[in-house]
Amino acid sequence: MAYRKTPTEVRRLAAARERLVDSATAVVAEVGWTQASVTAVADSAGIAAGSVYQHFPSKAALAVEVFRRAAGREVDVLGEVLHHPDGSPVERLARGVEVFARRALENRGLAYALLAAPAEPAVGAERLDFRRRYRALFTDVLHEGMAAGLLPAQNGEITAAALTGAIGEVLVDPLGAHDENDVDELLAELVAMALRCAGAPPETPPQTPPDTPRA
Amino acid sequence: MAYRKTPTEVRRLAAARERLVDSATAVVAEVGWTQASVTAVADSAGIAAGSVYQHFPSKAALAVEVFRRAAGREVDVLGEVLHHPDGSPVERLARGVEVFARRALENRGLAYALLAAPAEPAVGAERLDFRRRYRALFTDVLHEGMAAGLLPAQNGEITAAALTGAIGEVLVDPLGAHDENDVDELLAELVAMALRCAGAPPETPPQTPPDTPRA
DNA sequence: GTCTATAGAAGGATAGAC
DNA sequence: GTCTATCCTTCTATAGAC
Repeated sequence: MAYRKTPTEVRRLAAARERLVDSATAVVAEVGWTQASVTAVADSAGIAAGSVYQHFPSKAALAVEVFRRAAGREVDVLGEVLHHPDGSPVERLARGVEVFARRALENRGLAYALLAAPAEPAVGAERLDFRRRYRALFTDVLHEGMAAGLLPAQNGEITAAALTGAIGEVLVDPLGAHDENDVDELLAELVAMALRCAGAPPETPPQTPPDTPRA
Repeated sequence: MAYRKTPTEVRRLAAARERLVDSATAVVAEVGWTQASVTAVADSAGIAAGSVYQHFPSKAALAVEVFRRAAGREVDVLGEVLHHPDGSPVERLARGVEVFARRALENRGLAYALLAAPAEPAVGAERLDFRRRYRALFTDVLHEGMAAGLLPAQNGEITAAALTGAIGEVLVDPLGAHDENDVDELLAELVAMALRCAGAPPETPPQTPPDTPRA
């Protein structure tokens, strides 16, 4: 090691840290927070257990970083779908819910860890913070939908919180189950529930003739 | 003490344990899980810190007991309201949501601890278990509503999970805020959201004249 | 006299203050 | 970086019930 870190050293350290976070994420996705011991994570990253503490002051700090990275990706994806320039607010809401749920079901272990798995209080605090971000994203789209006359008058923040909680809770059981029975049906039901929750009329109303071609 | 515990002793011990659980519940409601130290709880119960371990093998076990008692009361109350002999399934659902939320808002500290506050993994596992019970209660009422033709066809278990998650998440922020601004409006919005989520038509449709006095 | 719940202090670990 | 304070837990002596 050098007295003053060279750019090469800095990059090498950052890369090692990245590998550590990635490995820890993989371990958490596979065995959950409680089973993800420091030694298991270090083994997965190919370093000694003690070396973990060169990059993070505690196991909890590493867990928080793992959570932030993974949850941040989902917030980004959901934000992009919800704020996409094309489509009505209601269409974007439906698509956002579907994309979020599909991604969760494609990486069940990680999604379960992020959404529901019992974890130390530091991770729990992070969970609360990220749920706030999901609520903010939904709030925007709901307000757009109300402004466009597509959604009935409602308290957007309350419905946004409801959607956040509802989607997470609906996914808990399917994420726990290891068999993928009827993912498409689940997604359809979930999206339908979300649209009902927001007050969007059913897409194909049986009684009313579709005289308005552009909903 | 005696070779064999007398009934008096057994009762005295059970009472001491009850006092401990009650005191711990009060402390948790006031300062949260993380700040509820063994010494603080023991002081509140009027016993020494070490004596806690005569009743519970660990702090986590006491925390789990506190959670079970408090959450169990709410499950019981919700179950009674949802399964009440009077009223349509939709009316009972609305009333259940309102009662649940009102009780939470009347004991904010405890409700926050039960619903959202970061806690040790043992309590987190208990949370998952109790959410399953809430879902089961809602599932029954939703199926009743569908059978009675009051709710559209839907996957009852998914909507029940959605309601469970939605109600909890909506309450998180109001429970954290210490000022009680517009509890009635919050309750009205929450109930309206829950009914939308279940697919119940709005209670006072603007077009249709209210020719049916008893809904 | 014997046994056990309790109180109080000590132990080991950890987090925060300086 | 060190040091203190506090945390959970264990241990020991006491006191009270049989």
